[in-house]
This record gives sequence, structure tokens and C-alpha cells, in this order.
Amino acid sequence: MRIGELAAQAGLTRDTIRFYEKIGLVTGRRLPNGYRDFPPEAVPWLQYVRTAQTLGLSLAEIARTGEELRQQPDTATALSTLFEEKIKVIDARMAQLAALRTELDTRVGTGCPLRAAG
Amino acid sequence: MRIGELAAQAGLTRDTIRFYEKIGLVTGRRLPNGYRDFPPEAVPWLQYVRTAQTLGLSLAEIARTGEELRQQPDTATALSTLFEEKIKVIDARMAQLAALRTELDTRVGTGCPLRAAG
DNA sequence: CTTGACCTTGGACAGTACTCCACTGTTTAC
DNA sequence: GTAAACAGTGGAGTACTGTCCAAGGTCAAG
Repeated sequence: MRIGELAAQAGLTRDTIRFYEKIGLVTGRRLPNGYRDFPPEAVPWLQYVRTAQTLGLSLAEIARTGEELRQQPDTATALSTLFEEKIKVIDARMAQLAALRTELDTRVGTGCPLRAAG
Repeated sequence: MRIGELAAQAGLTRDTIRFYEKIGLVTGRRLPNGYRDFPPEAVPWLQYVRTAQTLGLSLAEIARTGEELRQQPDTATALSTLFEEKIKVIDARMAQLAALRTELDTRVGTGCPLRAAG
């Protein structure tokens, strides 16, 4: 798959994919003419990258994840472990938000002291 | 309150507060000697800024919130409205995370196709 | 009256995540 | 065989959110 098709399928620009390749977030082969050639798995991988980004992970962290994945002998197990970890991250973040929500909720109607300070 | 005390109470550096002032996120008067002088309300305001940041709001958006607050005649009501809106943001984000969690959950143990694509 | 803590400004620098550009080469369609 | 669509490179530029520094002014304590 060439860069244009990957870009279209992953919902990114070609420039973004070249940037991702530069920082090691995706890897691909080269065709004899020099064009990049990506495996089909690059599509779900980039979708996962998006997912991980919305979790607040930096691209560097996500790239590290990819590294680890490639070094695992049992990829399926490694993936499950990875997802379980991500779920923990989500749970922690949701708890954080819930606490924030409670805090704001109690402030509604109280007129707390933020007046004119901004 | 001078900048150092505000920084200490809000858990920020002086440089950060100067930066926030530059982008209109906090405002203060000046003492005759040129030192910045912040009102006590700046402390909870900056704490709110932190809160809003963890909600994923940019500093520009938060600054706009502050602007709006200052233009409201009934600040208590305006604040309640504001908090209610933030709670909606939280709820939306939590729903998003919950969906993500479900997605990852179903993938655990299935060995889906991310193999070696990173 | 000096020392040290605190304050000022302006500007440089950093890290993240892109985004755009010019210029050039390749492939595809007509 | 030529034009359009696609690909490559290198490098500059952008937006955001700070962080650090140098050079200097202010103030309280001893």
C-alpha cells in the first residue's frame, strides 16, 4: 500500500504519515522506485494510534508501545496485556473526571470565589 | 499578593504566571514600584485553570471563559451555568472513554490485527 | 550600606505535533 | 507524448505551553 492510500484509509495526510515514519511510529518497506510501501496492518495500527492519542498518550509513548509489540514472541498475549493496561489508564482517567464532576457539581449554585480573577 | 506568593499558592512557577498574564489568562494591577499585584481570587482561578486543562481545554479557551465571566452581570448564575457546561464536557468525555474501553475490552484475548505494523 | 531575596523586562530556547513549500522524479490516463 | 496525479526530499514555519537566562531595579535585615 502506498502512502496516499494509507493516508486515505487512516484518515491522515501524507505529510502526517511521513512525519510518523520519521519518528518511528510507522515503518514500511520501499518499492524499487523509492516509494514507500506499507503493510495492510498499518491501517488498524494508525487507528490505534488515534485511540491512544485520545487517551492522552504522546506519540513517543505510543511508538514505544509499538516497539514492545514487535519484540514480543507471543503477540496476541502481548496485545491483550497492552489493552488491559490501556483500560486501566481509561479507568483512572474516568475516576479523575468523576471526581472533577463532583467538585463542579457542588460548586453549581454556590457562587464560589472565581469572580473577576481571570 | 505578589507573583511569588501566588505562584506558591497555585503551585505554578513565576514564569508560568507571567506567561498566563501575557496571554490574558490572569490579570492583576501593578504596585507603584512596578511589581504585579494579584487579588486573592487569583488562587482559586488558577486552580480552576488546572482543572479545565485536565478537561482538555486549551489555555485560549479557558481565557475566553474568564472573559465571559467578567462580562456577566450575575456572576453566581454565570458560574453555575459555566460549571454545568463543564460537567457536560466531562460527561461527553467519559462516554467517549467508556466506548473506547468497551472497544479495547472486546479486543482483549482476540489477537486483532496490529501485528508488527508499528 | 551591603547582602540576599524578590521583582522587572526582553528574548532565546524546548518539546510536541504537525503543516506547507519548492523542486524533482514516477506512474497513469488519454 | 503529454498532462495529471502521485511520489520523493529537505527544510522552513506554525501553534501551543511553557522554561530559562541575562541584565537590572526594589526592599528588608543586619
